[in-house]
Amino acid sequence: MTEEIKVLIVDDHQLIREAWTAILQMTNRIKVIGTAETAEEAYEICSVYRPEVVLMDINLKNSNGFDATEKICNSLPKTRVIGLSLHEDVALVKKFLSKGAKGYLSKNTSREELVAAIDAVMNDKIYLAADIKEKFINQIIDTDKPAEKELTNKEIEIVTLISQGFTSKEIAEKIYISVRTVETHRHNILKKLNIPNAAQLSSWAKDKGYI
Amino acid sequence: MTEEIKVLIVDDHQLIREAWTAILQMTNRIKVIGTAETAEEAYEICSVYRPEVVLMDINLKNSNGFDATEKICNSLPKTRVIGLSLHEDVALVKKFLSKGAKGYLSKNTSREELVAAIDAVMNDKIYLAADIKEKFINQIIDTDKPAEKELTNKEIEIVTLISQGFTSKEIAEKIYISVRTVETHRHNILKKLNIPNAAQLSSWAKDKGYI
DNA sequence: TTTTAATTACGTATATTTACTTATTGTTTT
DNA sequence: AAAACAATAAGTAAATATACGTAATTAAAA
Repeated sequence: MTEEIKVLIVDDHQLIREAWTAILQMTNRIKVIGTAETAEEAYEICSVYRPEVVLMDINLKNSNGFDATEKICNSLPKTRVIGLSLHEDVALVKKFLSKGAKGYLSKNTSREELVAAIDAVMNDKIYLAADIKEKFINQIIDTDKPAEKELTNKEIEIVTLISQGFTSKEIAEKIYISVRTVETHRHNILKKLNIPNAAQLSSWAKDKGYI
Repeated sequence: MTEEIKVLIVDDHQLIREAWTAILQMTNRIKVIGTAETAEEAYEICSVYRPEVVLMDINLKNSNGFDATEKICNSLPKTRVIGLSLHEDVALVKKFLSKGAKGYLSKNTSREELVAAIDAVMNDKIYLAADIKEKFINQIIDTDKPAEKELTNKEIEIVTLISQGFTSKEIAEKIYISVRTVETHRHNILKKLNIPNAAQLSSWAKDKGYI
C-alpha cells in the first residue's frame, strides 16, 4: 500500500487542471502523472503512461468526454475513469457509467470525498457522489413522474440542432431527410421530454451538455 | 511587502473553492481568509473580515455575481474584486467592470497569472486575462460586425423569460403588459442581437449567464 | 420468426413566431 | 427646448412551430 496511485487529470481549463493537481498532491499516496486538455490527448497519455485513475471532466469543449471514456475503458480496462461534472443528471451519469466509467462526482464534492473516490475505484468499487446517489434514489421513489424517457440517437442529433436555433427546414437540408420527418422527430422529442417549445428544449439541452 | 494579502474566494462548488484555496496557498504572500458559497455570504464575510481581494465566480447558482460585486465595491471600496468565469464575453466583462470590479480572468488562465492578477489589483491596476484582452482588441478591429448592441433592462427581463420557454402570451400575463408589447420587444431583441429565433436566443442567454 | 423499436414520411389544423411599420408617452441627454 | 432613447401598443402578412393521427421500411430483439 506504500505505492503511489498514478492519476491523470482531464479538463479543458488550465486553472482547473492546476487546481485539481494541487489538491491531489496534498495526499502523498496520490501522484498526478499528467494533465490533458482534450479527449484525444487523454487517450494518448493513457496508452503511454498507464495511469491507474483518470479524472475526466465530461464537458470538454471540442471533444467529448463520453467517447474518450469509452475508448479508454475498452482498450485499457485496468484504467478506472472517474467523471467530474457540473451536471448532476441521472440520465447523464447512467450513460457515463455504461461507457465503462467507475465513478462519478459532482463539483460539490469535497477534497476528502475526491480522495475517497479514488481509493474506492482502486479497490474495484463503483463510487458515486452522495448527492448523485440521492438523485438516483429520488428518481426511483418518484413514481409520480415516470423516469424521463430516453431519446434515440437520431432524436439527440435533432435536439442539438433545434437547440442551436436551426429551423426544421434547415435541419432537413443539413441531414438529408424530409422536413416532415424532422417535424415528427421534433414532436416526439417534445412529447417524450414533456417540454412545450424549442426555447425550453434548448435550455434543457445545454443543461444536459448536448451543446 | 512582507504582509500577507487577504483573499476571499466565492464559488458555489465546494471542490472549486478547495482547489482555488490550494493553489493560492502555494504562494506564501497570499492568505485565503475564507470562502463563500453565495453572494450574500460573500458580502457578510467582506464586511467583517475586510479581505483585500475577492475572487468571484460570476455564475453563482442562486444569487448573482454582478449584484454582489456592485454591493461590495460600493460599500467597501478598498476591496478589489476579480471576476472568474467560463464565459469570455466582452459585453459581460464590460458590465462586470462597470460594477466596480478590478480584474477579470477566464478559467484558461494559469496559476502564475492568477497570482499576477492579484498583485496587479493590489497595486491599483486593472487586470484582464490575456485572452480577454485579445477579444477586446478583436472587437475594436472587427469593423465588419459592429459592437453588439446593448439590451435595455426590460429587454433583458424578456430575454430571460423567452429563453426559459415562455410564450409571448405567458410573458404578457406574467409581467402585466400587452402581448403586442412583448412581441415588439421580442422582435427588437432578435434584431439587435442578429439572432433568428427563440431557440438560439435561449442558447445565447445561457452563455451570457442570463439564466 | 414474430414482435418490438427506430427511422422515415405525409395530412390537416391551429398556435406562435417573426418581419416590418407606425405611433404615443415619458425620461434622459445635449 | 430639442433630440434621442426606452417602454408601451397595434396593424398586416408570411413563415414556423406545435398537436395529433396514420403508416411504410428497416434493424434489432425475443
